[in-house]
Amino acid sequence: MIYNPNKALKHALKMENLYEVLGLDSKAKIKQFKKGEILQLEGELSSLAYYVKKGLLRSYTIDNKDKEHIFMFASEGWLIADIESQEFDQPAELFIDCLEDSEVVIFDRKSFKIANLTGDQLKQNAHLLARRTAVLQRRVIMLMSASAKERYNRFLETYPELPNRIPQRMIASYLGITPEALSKIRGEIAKSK
Amino acid sequence: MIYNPNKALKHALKMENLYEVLGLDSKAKIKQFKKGEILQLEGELSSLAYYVKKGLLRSYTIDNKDKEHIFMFASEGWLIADIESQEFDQPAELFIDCLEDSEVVIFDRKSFKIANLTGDQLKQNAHLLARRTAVLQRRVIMLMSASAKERYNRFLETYPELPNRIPQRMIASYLGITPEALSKIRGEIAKSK
DNA sequence: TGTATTTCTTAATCTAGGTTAAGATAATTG
DNA sequence: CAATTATCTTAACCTAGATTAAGAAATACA
Repeated sequence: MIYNPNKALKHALKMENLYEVLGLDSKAKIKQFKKGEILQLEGELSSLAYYVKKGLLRSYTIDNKDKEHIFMFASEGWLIADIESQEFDQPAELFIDCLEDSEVVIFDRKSFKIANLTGDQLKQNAHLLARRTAVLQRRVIMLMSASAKERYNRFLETYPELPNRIPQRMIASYLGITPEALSKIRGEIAKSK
Repeated sequence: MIYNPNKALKHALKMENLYEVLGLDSKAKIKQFKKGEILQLEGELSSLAYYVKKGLLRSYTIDNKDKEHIFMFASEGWLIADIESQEFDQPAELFIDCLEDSEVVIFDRKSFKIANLTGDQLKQNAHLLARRTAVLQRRVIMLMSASAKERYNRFLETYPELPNRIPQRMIASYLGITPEALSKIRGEIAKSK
């Protein structure tokens, strides 16, 4: 079997059945949000997590120079939450808002009873967290060792649909570079073809 | 209650009881390693995880320019594994080796039966993974938004004991900068006091 | 204990990507 | 659909950190 990182990644992350895996039904609330609506403000104390049924969310920080840094995008089938703050019972460090009109399942990680899940659900749950860890491992290694152009190419391979749904400056923000730098990189890539 | 990130982080990560949380006993092997021994080579297919009873391990990649990038350190009470590769059933991307003579509990993540754990163990397990995610979230945000000096200061706050146990060039590698850059930063900090 | 090897520092030079600025496209909104 | 607002591009200039090099200090080793 030939190893294809992108296929593996996509397969692993596109969990259509996550809704069931989490055992969500009665307690979870489904809510509609408009593009631009903010689900979570930095500084808030919250233990909520958001499962995206439809649409697109993102989480981001704003640094001391008022610069926005996108931590992640969450499209259909993804889960988004400020794990760091929640795990350490701290006020949120991330904003979470909508990049498209979205349908979101909201549930409370605190009242989430692991003991109530079936063995299979538990295993899938563990995989879910492990997969998030895996994605972050890759991201850290890329940030430490790869150029902006390499990171951009990997982004395109890993999330080929996203560029159609978000402005380029947000890709730049996710990659950790400025919109100008990304524009230059795209110019270079276009020229070299 | 005043929020103290370092205290919170230390408390959360220093899991002396992890050994029990994982339900390790009969199946897990305890092994001794000498400083410099390699537990895992890049390219190997492995589903092993390593729990550090005593000593110090690290994981790292080598990029296409032969440059080493340390992904993490694991001292007493920590768990280390190449989650990304294991989760996607790929050959290891990380080397794992010993920075000190170490005593390590080795267990296989694949044969790890989640269903056999107690409810409490499960919950702690979930927290364990969530905490790893939290640490990586912080690391990504720091890499995207903070200067090398800021990242170094945060490192010292978060892991105050590590600088006594590892050469500076490894701190630099972990921070994503060169040893020369770290040396310069330390010079500046020393001067400004 | 002396020699070799690794580590750390300092300094000169280089470069990827940041900053600033201004014009060109494209998308929203009244 | 006109006008405002956001996005993207290009280019000149700047800076944090990389690279290269060489010496000093510390460690390991024979």
